[in-house]
Amino acid sequence: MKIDPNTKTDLSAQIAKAIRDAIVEGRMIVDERLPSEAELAEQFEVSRPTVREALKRLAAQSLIRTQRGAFGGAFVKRLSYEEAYGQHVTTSTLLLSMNAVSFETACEARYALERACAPLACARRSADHLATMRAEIHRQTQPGLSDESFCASDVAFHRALVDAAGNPVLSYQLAGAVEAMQPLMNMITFTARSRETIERLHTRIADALDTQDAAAADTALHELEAYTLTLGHDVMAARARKAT
Amino acid sequence: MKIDPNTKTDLSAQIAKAIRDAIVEGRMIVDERLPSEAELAEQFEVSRPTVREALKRLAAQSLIRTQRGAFGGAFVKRLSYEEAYGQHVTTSTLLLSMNAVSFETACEARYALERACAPLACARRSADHLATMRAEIHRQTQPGLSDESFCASDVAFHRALVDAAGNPVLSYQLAGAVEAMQPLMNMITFTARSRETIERLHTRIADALDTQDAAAADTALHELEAYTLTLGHDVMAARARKAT
DNA sequence: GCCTTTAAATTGTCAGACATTTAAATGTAA
DNA sequence: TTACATTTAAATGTCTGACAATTTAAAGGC
Repeated sequence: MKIDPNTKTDLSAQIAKAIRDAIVEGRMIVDERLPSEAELAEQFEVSRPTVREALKRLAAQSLIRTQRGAFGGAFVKRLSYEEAYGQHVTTSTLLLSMNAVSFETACEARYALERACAPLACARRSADHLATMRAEIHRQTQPGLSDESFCASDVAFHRALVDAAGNPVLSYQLAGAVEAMQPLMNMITFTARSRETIERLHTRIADALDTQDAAAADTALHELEAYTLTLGHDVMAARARKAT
Repeated sequence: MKIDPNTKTDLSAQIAKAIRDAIVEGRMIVDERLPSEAELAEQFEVSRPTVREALKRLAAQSLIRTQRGAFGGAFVKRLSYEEAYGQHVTTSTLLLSMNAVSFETACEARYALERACAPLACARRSADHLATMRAEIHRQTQPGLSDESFCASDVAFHRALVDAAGNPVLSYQLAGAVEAMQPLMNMITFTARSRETIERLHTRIADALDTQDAAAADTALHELEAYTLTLGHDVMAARARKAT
């Protein structure tokens, strides 16, 4: 491990990259201990604060964990689904909010991904998943539910649908799309009437999973996408009217 | 902004979280300038190195960028698709390699997601996308191509398929799944015979997009998934034999 | 043999200093 | 007045040295 002396980029960024590459390329394995900060400083010929900044960068990406005390230090960390999931949601949310992604684009992506899960979910759904979906549907019919709570329940319902596919990689990938959409969905004011329509479609989806009818699930998801789009357009139109 | 004095977690992690929350919740907008390191140190009542470690954590997540010189400082950064994509690929790759995800699970997720794009890709594919796909197919027929190069071309082909759907959110989400699979795919030794089969299936997919036949694309992707699975199983079986 | 104490190693934090970079402000000349 | 060169101030980047907090292993006492 050697670092370049005088480029444009930060030394801490270079050091972080060197270590990150070692981990990603498998030259360092999970739970392997990195040299101490003092040793790294010596190896890279920089000071300890610089090494520390590099290590914090890696810690922010959940690539290492640190432990204090004798025989402590920095260790290569096993990336868990939970952490990867959290990072993915954060990144996706920011990406949508900072880049003016249209409601249509986000909606289309979300439902395309959910339809990808539907056949697998029909084949593998457990009683547990079905119960979760029914419970969320029931919650959505409660009067006096705030728009935010309704959206949260909606996310929970769709997460159950995704998880029912029984593929953790799929769950991880899709969680970002579904959860990152929530702020966009929260813009919508759900009238009693639209809630009823959504609840009916949710019920059809749950029924399709129950009877393992992939085609019916696909159709219901298409209709739900179309209905969500019209709701979104109504909100936009209402805002445009108010603006004039 | 105030920070807790004596919890278990690092001060720099707490500070990073406070600022990250401010960004994610929209209390700070893109290109807004953060207070200087000295000012942040004063506000949070910590030293400047601690603040710097916090800022490096945020920089590692592409949430801020820093600029030296007068009127420089840390600014909220607009998260680009490219950066989000890079982070997503890194995270996904590590998640797969560190958690012993089975070849079957990864394969299933990948093709389920690609099938989700297929109908959109059929509707919207441009001449450019088709040309890219044909070019990669041609490359895959070159004799003497290494397994690694063949895999890289395969990834390029599938990326073109995903991009053809014309939905950046979808491209971003799927890139992680497709690209993170590459190390797993690189394990496979592609015989001349298997390359020929894959090329035939790729051609069918390209043809389906060309004629905008979504059903044909779906079928071809299903067959390609099944064939990839058998190739993977052959490799596993060969290894098992060698191990005895 | 078990418990307590001690010592050592390592990260977490701080203070202060200097180097480097950048843009605005200022000054100067055409 | 405008264009260009110089100065200056603000900010990050880096270093040195130190001390605090934490944790484990080893030493020592019973």
